[in-house]
Amino acid sequence: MSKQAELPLLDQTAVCCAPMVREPLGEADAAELARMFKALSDPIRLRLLSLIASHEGGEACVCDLTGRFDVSQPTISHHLKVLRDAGLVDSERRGTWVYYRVRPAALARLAAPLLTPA
Amino acid sequence: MSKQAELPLLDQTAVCCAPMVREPLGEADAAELARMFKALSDPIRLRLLSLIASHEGGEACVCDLTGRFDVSQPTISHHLKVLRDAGLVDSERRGTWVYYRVRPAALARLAAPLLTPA
DNA sequence: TCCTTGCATCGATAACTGTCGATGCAGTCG
DNA sequence: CGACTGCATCGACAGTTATCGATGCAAGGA
Repeated sequence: MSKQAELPLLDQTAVCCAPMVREPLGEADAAELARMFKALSDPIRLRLLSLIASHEGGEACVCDLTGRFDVSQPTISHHLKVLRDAGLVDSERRGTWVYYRVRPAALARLAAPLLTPA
Repeated sequence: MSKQAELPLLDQTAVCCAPMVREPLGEADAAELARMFKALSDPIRLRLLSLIASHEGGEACVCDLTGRFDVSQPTISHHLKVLRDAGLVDSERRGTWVYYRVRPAALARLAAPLLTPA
C-alpha cells in the first residue's frame, strides 16, 4: 500500500511558486496538474478528502467513510484508490483497519497555480 | 456568449473561507467544486487557462490559442466552452475576434478549500 | 454582392469513468 | 483450525468525454 511515485517528479519550484498567471504552463506540468485535478473532479472524492482532512487526528479509517455515502463499499474503495494514485492521500494498514491521511503538500501544489498574484 | 449562471449560486462564505480541513464539505458545495475541478482536469484546458491568464492585457483571442496545440480548432473551441461553462473564463466578441479572459474569483474559490490552515 | 476569415456547432466514434455485485485476501477472535 | 470482519480487486455495463471532419454563421474586405 501507500503507492508513491505514481506521478513523475516535477520541478517543485516551477509548479509551486509560479502562478500560471505569470507564465504559461509547460506540457509536463500541465499533464501532472491535470491528473491531480482530475482526482478532485468528483463530488464523492471531494467529500472523502474533506472527511479525511477534518477527521480527528487528521486521519480516518475506511470504516469511518463507508456508509456516509449512497454508493457501495467497492465504489468508495475505488475513489480512495484514485485519490491515492494522484498522490493526494496516503494509506496505512494498522491491524484490521486501513487509515487514510491527506498529503498537505499535494494540496498546496494544486492551490499554488490558482492564486493570482497581487 | 458569456454564459453566466450555469452553476447554481453558492454560499460564498461557506466555500470561500472554510478550508475543508476544518469541516466536511456539504453535498451541494462538493458538487459545484467538482464541476469546476473537472474543467481543470485536462492538460489542454490547463494550458489554455494559463495562456489566457498570462497573455498581455489578461486576455487572449482564440486565434492566439489555436495553433499552439496538436489538436484541431473545433477541439480548442470545445475546451474553451468547457472552461466557460464552468465559470472559469469569460468571452467577449469584438469585431472579428472573440477574446477570453480569466475570472480570478473563480480560481480563488477553487484554491480556498485546498489551503491548509496554519 | 460575393468571398474570405475567425470561431462555434453538429454528428460520429473510440476511449475513459463511475457504479455495481461477486469474489478474494488479510487480520482477528473463538 | 474455522468463522467473521474490513477492505481491495475483478468483470461487466451504462454514461460521459475528447477528438475529428464537415458545416454553419457572423464580420469584414474586395
